[in-house]
Amino acid sequence: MVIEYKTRTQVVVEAIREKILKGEIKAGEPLRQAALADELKVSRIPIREALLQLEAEGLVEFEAHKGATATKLSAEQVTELFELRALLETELLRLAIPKLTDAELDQTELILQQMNDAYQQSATSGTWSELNSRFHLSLYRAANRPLTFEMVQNLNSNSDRYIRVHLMLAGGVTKAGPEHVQLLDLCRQRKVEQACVVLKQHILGAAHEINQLVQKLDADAGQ
Amino acid sequence: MVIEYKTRTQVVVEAIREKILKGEIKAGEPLRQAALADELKVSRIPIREALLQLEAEGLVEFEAHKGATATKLSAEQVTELFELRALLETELLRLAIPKLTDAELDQTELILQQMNDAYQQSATSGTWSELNSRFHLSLYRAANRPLTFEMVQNLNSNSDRYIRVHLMLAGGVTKAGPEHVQLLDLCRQRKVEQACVVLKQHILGAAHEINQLVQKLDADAGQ
DNA sequence: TACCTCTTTTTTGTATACAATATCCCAATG
DNA sequence: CATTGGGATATTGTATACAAAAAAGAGGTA
Repeated sequence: MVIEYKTRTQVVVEAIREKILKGEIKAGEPLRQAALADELKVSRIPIREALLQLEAEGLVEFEAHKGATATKLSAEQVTELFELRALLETELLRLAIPKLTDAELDQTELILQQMNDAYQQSATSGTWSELNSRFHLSLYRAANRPLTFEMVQNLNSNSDRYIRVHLMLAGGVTKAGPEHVQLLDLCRQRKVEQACVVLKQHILGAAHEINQLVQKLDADAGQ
Repeated sequence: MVIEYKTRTQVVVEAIREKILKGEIKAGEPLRQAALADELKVSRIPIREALLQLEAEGLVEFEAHKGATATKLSAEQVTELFELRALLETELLRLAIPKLTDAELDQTELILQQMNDAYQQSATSGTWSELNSRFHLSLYRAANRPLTFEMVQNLNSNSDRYIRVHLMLAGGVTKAGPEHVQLLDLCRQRKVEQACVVLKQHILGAAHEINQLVQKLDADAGQ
């Protein structure tokens, strides 16, 4: 049995990341080191180190002497984020499909079922979102591209909070379900190009909807 | 006039990055915080923060309670790094070419001339490498993709030290010269697809040569 | 010699304290 | 009234000090 010792910094990274993804800390909001330190019962050192790591993930912006804020993406940036995902994820899928084992495909199908369950129970958007990421990533693992995979993971966590907002306010899930089934099916049939097209549409479609939402929210906030 | 105040951390990031790129710190070598702090005349706090940032750039690996080491890439990882660059950079070039202004093209040509000068004077590989990055990046800026651009910048700095070794040990520059000229020419003519093909070959060709070198070095080291 | 175990030393992780910078508030001036 | 300057306050940046973990060594046993 392996006991995972975590440094305070690691714990803090996870705590703050969750806060941002959940929307508990909103985009653009400043992250005061002292306040976070107080809340999480650590000194400011691990807080600072955590913020630096989150900056690397793109969830936080750090400005010298001014402090950190949760990154606020413009509509253009959201678009770029999703287009970048589309580019990298289709590439991973293209490489992965020929190598996917039946066991991996079954495993992925299981995640799909869990997503369905989560949706039926109208669980929090957090768990659905988590499963959504796992579904996508489980298809890419076989590509055996650790560096690219890690990048995609980061981009996913960045998209995540926008997806969650989308799930809450619009019915983003209804469309995703059938698309996931179709995608997995094409993977089973090893239809590489078709699968990539579906994946690309899946990502860009979500981007489009989220974009409209972001613009609307920005407009509301601007009043 | 804008005076740029830099925090100690920022200074340290640049110092250590240069050390790694120059080869002063070799791949796999441990980075002792106390030693670096002593050498750079700062406390360990800015050193730690700098190491975290360099980890995000991929130049350093950080393991809890064990410290940081300069990342050592295997042949596979070098291949992936360059293939990822090829994917992202051709995408940026594709988007950039239609938008490139004559002024930008002239600017880029200037860099090309400087590279030629640097080569003639057999300057250090550092300045050539620096110019090489600037040449490539100046073609991508017009794509107007800040996120992707930043990623490419990181990947470039990662490739950099391998390119520098390549420059020193093999004659990597000789081929690059004509390829750069050809690439810029195709950009001027707005021949998007041809330019992308040349760029891809340019990157993957370098990858291939560097790979052979890396394998040879590893084999030598393993004896 | 090989291997375990306890101790010592080195190195990293984090709290605290202080320094440097930015921000806010308010009075004085045009 | 708007604006500028300057001091008080809040916030970040960094040094120092100590705690915790890992690595290196020393001694004993089979």
